[in-house]
Amino acid sequence: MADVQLTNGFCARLNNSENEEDELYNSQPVIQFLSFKRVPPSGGASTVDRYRVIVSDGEHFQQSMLATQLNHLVEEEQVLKHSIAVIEKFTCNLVQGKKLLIILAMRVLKKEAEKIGNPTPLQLRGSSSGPSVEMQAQTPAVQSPAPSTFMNTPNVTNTTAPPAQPARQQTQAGRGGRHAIYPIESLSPYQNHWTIKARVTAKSDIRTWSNQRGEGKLFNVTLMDESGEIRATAFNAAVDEFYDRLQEGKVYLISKAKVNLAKKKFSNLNNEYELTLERSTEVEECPDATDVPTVKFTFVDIAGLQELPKDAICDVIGIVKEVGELSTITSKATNKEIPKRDLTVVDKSRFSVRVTLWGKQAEQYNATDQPVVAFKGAKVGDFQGRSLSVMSSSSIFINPDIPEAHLLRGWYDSIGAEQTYQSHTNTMPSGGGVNFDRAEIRSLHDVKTSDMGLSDRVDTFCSRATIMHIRNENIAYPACPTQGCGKKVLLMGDSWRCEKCDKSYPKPEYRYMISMAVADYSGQAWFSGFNDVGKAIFDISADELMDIKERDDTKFNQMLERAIGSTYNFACRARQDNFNDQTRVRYGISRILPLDYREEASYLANLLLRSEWSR
DNA sequence: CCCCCCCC
Repeated sequence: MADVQLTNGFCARLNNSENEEDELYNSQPVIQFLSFKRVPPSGGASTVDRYRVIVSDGEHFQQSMLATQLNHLVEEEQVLKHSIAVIEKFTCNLVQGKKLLIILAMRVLKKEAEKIGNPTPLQLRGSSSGPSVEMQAQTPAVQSPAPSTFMNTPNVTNTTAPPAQPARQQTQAGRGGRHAIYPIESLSPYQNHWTIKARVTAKSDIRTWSNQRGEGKLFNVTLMDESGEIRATAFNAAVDEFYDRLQEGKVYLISKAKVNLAKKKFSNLNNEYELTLERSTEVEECPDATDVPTVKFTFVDIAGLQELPKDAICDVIGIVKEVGELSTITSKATNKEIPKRDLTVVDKSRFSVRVTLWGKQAEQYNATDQPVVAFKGAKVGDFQGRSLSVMSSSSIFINPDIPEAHLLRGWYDSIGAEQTYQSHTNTMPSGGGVNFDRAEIRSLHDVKTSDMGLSDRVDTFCSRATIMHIRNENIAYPACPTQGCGKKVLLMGDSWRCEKCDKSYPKPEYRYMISMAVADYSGQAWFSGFNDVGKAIFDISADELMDIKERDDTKFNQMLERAIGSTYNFACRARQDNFNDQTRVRYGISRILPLDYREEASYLANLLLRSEWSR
């Protein structure tokens, strides 16, 4: 390869230019990498490790950060110490008075090279002889305050420096021209003068709120480019400004929006930040943009929904077999009436699922001819086994022009229309349809002192509790051995009769009917459970346990003893029971899960991380 | 500044 020239003077220009020069920022300097250091997110905004690097222009060296989309170059060893690269896109942050080069895009010109020249640290204009911009490998002596931990602060002692200002502010505003397009992935609160070119992939209804802090209205859009996605929100006056202008599917140049930390627990998008559209935000449509990707789907088939946890976000494509009427429900939380419409959607997996549309999407849905429909970002629910809810951040595509849709259309029109489809109602474990959600674990004391299960409601809750006692009478009952029946059978002469099946059998199949006392830190309660619960506790069938009971009562009692002291996660249903003029609430187990300590620990670790984020 | 996605 021909020798490459470093862009001498680049570091000096970057650091010494009083007014920012657009030519500098539009240039593509050639530099040499002197070192790479992987730095952790250090408890602030980011969750991704970054690379702190030193670059040289042959004369001076300069501390820099790689934008995370370039991490892979280091990790795949496409760039090494002393590699020479052209920086195709960069920006600059002022961190505690020091310029920090942010490399947004680069191309390696020469991967293996010798160190060129003897670069020295820059002597900064106006700075005392003290700290240089030389980056120390050790932990910074001065940590910048919370949000600035976006990157590790270099080792500087000048703590009286003015707050960080975007480096490019002056000229960009002055010129009034368009800036370079920045990838969404590179947006951060430390860099104000960007423009993104992004497609609106989802747009919510206008929503109003009213709480102790005030009231107002807002809407959200999801913006996407090739680098990633970000959510943008407009409030009040900005709603009037942008609600009609921003249309789903279209591409816009957007600048001068505010970049805030996203609160992770409220967002499914893979972005640390979100945008607030203000009245001064600039939005310009790009009518013919073809360089911004359209929505990409990762479809899961409808049968596969049972593998996903409740609240998972997924993409589904299917045929709308049935369209429900537009109806309204009254939200328990807000007492508001909310329009809704249920669709029954089927696919080649021969499963059907109920998909609920809300608000405007429910009102505006009008396709009655069994179209192909694709959902991006639908939420998995557990109603009747599995259900889907279309969120305001989801998008609906009727007859999208994608291969999956054409295949599905052809299949449905030829054979699919005549098939039968299975619902998830009977396919989920333990039937009852209550899933265990550790975020919803309630203490037994809390459960018993709440109004759960009262006034003929069936309420569900989760509990993590330890078995204290298992009642040994009626631990199992003789049941009909026919698959899926499970009704109690009666001994008639020498055979067992099932009323439901209208059949007699030589032998019953015993099924568990467990009643047990459980306790957690707050108190104790009686839980009851059926066959799955007994099998989970004893690890043998009820037939086998009854056999032991008959032959060896001591061993049977030992087996009961052995189950004491085990802790499980339970999903339960609380239901009122009227018995001898007495009202009490009974707790039925719909799922029982052994503790997985690795998972529990990882859950707790994530909780800590989340509370860190939402501070 | 919202953070709800509801109901059965």
